[in-house]
Amino acid sequence: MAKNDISMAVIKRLPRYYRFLGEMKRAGVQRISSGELSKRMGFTASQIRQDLNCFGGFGQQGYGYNVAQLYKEIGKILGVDKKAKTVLIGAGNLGRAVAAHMSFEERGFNLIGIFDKNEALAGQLVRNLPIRHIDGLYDFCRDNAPTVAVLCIPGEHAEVITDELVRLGVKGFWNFSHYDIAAHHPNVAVENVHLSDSLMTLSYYINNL
Amino acid sequence: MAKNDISMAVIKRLPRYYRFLGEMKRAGVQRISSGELSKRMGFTASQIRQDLNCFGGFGQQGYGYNVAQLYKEIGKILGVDKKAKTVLIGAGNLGRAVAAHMSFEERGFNLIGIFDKNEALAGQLVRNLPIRHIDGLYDFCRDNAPTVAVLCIPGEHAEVITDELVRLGVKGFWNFSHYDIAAHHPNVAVENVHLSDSLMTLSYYINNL
DNA sequence: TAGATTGTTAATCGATTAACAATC
DNA sequence: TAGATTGTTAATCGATTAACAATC
Repeated sequence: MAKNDISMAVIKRLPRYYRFLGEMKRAGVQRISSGELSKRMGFTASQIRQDLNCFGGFGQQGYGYNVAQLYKEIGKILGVDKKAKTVLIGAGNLGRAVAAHMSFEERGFNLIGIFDKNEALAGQLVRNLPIRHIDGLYDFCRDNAPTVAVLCIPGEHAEVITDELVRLGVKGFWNFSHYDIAAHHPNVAVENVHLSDSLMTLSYYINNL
Repeated sequence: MAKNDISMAVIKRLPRYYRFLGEMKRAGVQRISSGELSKRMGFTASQIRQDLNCFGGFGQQGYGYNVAQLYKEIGKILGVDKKAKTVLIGAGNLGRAVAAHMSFEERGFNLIGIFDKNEALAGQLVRNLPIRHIDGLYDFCRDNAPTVAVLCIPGEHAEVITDELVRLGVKGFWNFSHYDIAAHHPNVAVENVHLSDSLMTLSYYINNL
């Protein structure tokens, strides 16, 4: 697991490769060339070969790539076979939707606890997990040692919760809040989902078509 | 609204500027220099000046930028003062959360209709809008002429719906599905939100810390 | 005026694309 | 073997950073 020097641009494209290869595999495609992949995915063939070669020579000259093998390799690189113990904080509309909707298990995560500060939600089941009151977070983490947290809470509450989670050993955050975790905890992995930023970007596009 | 040549990298940063300036304005900050903004936002001062200058000289030498004015200007560039009529397709967990949770009005949109193929949901209120059966989409669009659609449906159903919406005059899509709208409709604005890709990116990060 | 800070040009850096020798 | 297609190096392109003259 040495820290490696793959560029962020490449990493962000990996899930897309994984997705397309999965579709092809399910459709029964056995082999694919970078040229054919290029047509389907909208990246240049050159970029595809360059990207895949960051991780090793998965292809074969004169033949192309074996779909099933490449799919498996990229899955391994992404760590989708892992089972990182994960807690979700904030069971409002968004938190419940994320908990119920995402295939955590297929992507390297195991959701083991859902927390909210609202007493009224306590006990309600989401994806077969009871919503727990946030006061129980400390004990739960001490007992279960989750390494990942999904943050579906308003930015105002994120600082306190994040500090505590990091203290309790959480190493990765899927952050739906506007709190800048990376700025405060430089040694932690953070992936931000800023839905409102995305929506404003769309606003720009439609007003500049 | 001439098509202009601002790079995508700059556009994607605008919502972040808007967010930080909004916070500062609310906190009573009147003026800010690119150097000070740099510290707060984590972009270089040089990049900030370069970015803002794409849209005109908002600053003043020796002084910096007026927070309230800059906030307003960026809002105008992003079109947050618009009221693009918007329909949301797919009222499952994710669709309902997006409908209930997002501040469409503060970002240039006006959500006017929610649709789902599930008869059982029909009539249920989300954000004071009744969920309508998808069969009523054609008539609704003919009568109300929405220009934006939020797609919260599985990829398998997206092609048919998207084709119809484009025919009915929809010009922008906020796309939560894995269907590649842009590839099929090149003249339409598309902003993709691929939550599962984002989650897999996090998986990569935590496994390569 | 002197100090500060922008607007803008030039230099650097990184990412994408093109080309082609290696090889299956 | 001949044809195809990769792996990889070199060329191009674009984005970021640095520098500084303009100017408030």
